[in-house]
Amino acid sequence: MNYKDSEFQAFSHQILFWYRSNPRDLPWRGTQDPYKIWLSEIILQQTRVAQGLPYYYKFVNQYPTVKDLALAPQEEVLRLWQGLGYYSRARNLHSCAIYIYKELDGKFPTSYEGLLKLKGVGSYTASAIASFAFGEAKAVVDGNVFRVLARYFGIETDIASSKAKKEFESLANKIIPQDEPGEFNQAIMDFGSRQCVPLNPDCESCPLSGSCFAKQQNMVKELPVKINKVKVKERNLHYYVVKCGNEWVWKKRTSGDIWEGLFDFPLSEKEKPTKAHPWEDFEAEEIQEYPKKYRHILSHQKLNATFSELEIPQKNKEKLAAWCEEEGFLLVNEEQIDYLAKPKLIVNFLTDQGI
DNA sequence: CTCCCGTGGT
DNA sequence: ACCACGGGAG
Repeated sequence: MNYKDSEFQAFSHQILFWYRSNPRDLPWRGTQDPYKIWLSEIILQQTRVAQGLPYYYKFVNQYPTVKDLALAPQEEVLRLWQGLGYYSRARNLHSCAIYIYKELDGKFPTSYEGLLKLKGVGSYTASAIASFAFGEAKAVVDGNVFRVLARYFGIETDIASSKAKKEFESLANKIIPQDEPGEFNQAIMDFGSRQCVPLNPDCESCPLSGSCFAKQQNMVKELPVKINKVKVKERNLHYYVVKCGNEWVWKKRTSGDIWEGLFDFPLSEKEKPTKAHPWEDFEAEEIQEYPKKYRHILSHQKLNATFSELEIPQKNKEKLAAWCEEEGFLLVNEEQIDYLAKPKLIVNFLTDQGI
């Protein structure tokens, strides 16, 4: 890569020029409130804008300030996050809010370095907040920026590697205009999401195509280079939907697996034998095994789930309640089910049951 | 099916 | 340096 400062400047200028006619209209644009910016950025991590938008509205309405979020119960925050995935984001969001409210007098850190100390805030998010809210000249490097820079400057480093992160951050920080870093950060990300899109970008309409390495070298399809080496684990889950009158048996998922903090049912997994569930002790009657198989795909796991329904006679309710208490299960009234934060797979199952 | 996407733990 | 972590769109 051999570019002069003047060529970097020309690039930045063109990106900013493009942005003036093509900005995305996002609800947090124009605000300087670090809380709202932080909220939107955490929601948008690994998430498309269209998918994240309704969650952003739900969160700002329910928690207009960091104090409101800090005072909310974690279960409520997770329930509001339900369906968005990567649930550690919601847990970190909530614990950060508590930290900021209690330890920082409700005030956000005002520098990149300070922001970086917040759980769930890495270099991308710290740069975004620092530049949008405080005008600090730190360049954001998200998927859009990787793509735009790799194509325009012809960088062939595998963007999944840790080397690439340093290389692209260093380049982006060299390019970013010191006098309007926030504007430039928004501009390059919008350019990536609307013009320099991942598949089949319309280079003919792109004002930067004349000086774009990928376009000139016919390498638009090859850049950025991304070597994917995620191996997908297949898992077979069998859920027991155990009912006793109006009460269902639920399990709050613990750490060390997917969906931490969310609720699902007692589970038996072939490859990972769990303790046998003593439904016989409660004279459970198997009502049915649902014929439908639920296939749920995560980035790193393929889940095949089946469900069976068990009914426990009311007379054994006390005994069941005691067992649940001991084993970390919960008895939840049918009306309360909606309030539990559940993985999409469980929501899909319940929807099929008309719940 | 394939692709997209930031952070944290180790 | 590497891998775990969800869900949606094409």
